[in-house]
Amino acid sequence: MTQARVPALVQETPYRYQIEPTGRMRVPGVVFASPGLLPEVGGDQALQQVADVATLPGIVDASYAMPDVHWGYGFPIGGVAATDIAEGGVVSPGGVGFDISCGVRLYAADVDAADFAPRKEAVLDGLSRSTPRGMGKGAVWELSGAGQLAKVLASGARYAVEQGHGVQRDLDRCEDFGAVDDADPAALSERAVKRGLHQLGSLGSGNHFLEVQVVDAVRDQAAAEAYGLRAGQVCVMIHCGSRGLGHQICTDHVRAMEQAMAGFGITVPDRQLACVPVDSDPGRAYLRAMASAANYARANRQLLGQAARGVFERLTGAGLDLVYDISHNLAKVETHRVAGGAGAAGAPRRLCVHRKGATRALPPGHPDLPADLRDLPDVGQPVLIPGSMGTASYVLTGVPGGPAFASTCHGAGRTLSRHQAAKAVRGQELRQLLESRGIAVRGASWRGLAEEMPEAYKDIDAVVEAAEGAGLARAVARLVPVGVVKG
DNA sequence: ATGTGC
Repeated sequence: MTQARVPALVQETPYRYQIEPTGRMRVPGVVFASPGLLPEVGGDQALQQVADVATLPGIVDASYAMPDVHWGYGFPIGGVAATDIAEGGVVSPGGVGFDISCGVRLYAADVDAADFAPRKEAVLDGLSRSTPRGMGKGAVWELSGAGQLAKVLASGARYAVEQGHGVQRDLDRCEDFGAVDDADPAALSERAVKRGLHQLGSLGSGNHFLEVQVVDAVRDQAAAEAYGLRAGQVCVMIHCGSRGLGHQICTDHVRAMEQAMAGFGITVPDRQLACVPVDSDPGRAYLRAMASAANYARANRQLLGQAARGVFERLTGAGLDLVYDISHNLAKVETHRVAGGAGAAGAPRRLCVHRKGATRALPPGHPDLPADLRDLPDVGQPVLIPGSMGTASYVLTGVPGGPAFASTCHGAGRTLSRHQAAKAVRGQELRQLLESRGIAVRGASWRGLAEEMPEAYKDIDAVVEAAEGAGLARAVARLVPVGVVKG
């Protein structure tokens, strides 16, 4: 990026701010935030990134930022951008992120907090042993070779369940019912394959975690019931992605697009926004590789969930029912009606919707909802919002008429860098503090723990309030952690 | 996020 320019924000409603188009911006920027969140809404760089994304060829409606927006690679984290495929709209790996299909899976345990309490330490010890984590290798499922990996990449969680690592309900309640169809495992680089072989069923590091949580408050009784959640219930939340495989795919395709971009006559204000038309060979190649990583990430969460299920069954006798599994780093080809623009006003258009640190939130009645939720009048897609370590997480539901292509926030969003956080607290102290609040901690490294201190993140309650206020989603339940297995 | 730099 060049000189730091600070885009001017104009408040439109209490939860919606606009960046008017200037320079090469094709559409406005729109930031959803409460007045309280806005001053620290990620700093000038994130807002400049919102404006930069608005220059991309084919972008429609607006370059959106969710209430948890912060600075990222090219696109902001907490960004949503849709491009019109028929109008030369582009796809950009930076609009998905390095951790392709990073996401969240939530299970409801058939046990309540009081009955679980005496078994908590033993269960956390069991989960600690059953959950490979931290940098590098170690995984639940050591694949036999590239042939078996190809099956994972093609069929995702469906293949894992076929192989005995789960039950049908796990697929019924997974985004895309466990897998997307357009993956092309043969097109991956040798390096991506090599990195994928030894990490299937592993958490990774950073803000990834497996938590045991308790439903602290139900805000929407009907939706909670439909999702299988009740107050006082124990849950298991898993937050992780596609590990080194997704990272390598992103690296490979950013490189390829940097080369190919000029041939399409595309220039961007920031190299990290490398992109090509969706309807082009390199565009299709990226989307097929991205789909492979999406399937890998679903299988990854499926295997970690199955391992946790085994621990719960053995030590508590309680079963784990999947509430939902949803990504917050993905681009998808979807049909939306967009007012104005190149197409006829309000006509359905095929768009490439980039969600980076943003969660899809389908409205009630949408055909892609799980079958048992599809016909309920006021219940949309379950939206899983992980808090930072030691803080609350949320389950939201998609609402009709969402303003950002059926998308909402994805989590708390960082305010302190990893380095700043590690300087502010020692991992040992932090563990003690969390334990004193009744949260059992099983870490991977002391430094990793310190980097994830709650104070390094925005207030998740405020983020969710802003998402609700902006009409992006509605709260269903608030969950609080009682034990965390940290990547 | 990430074999924590190309």
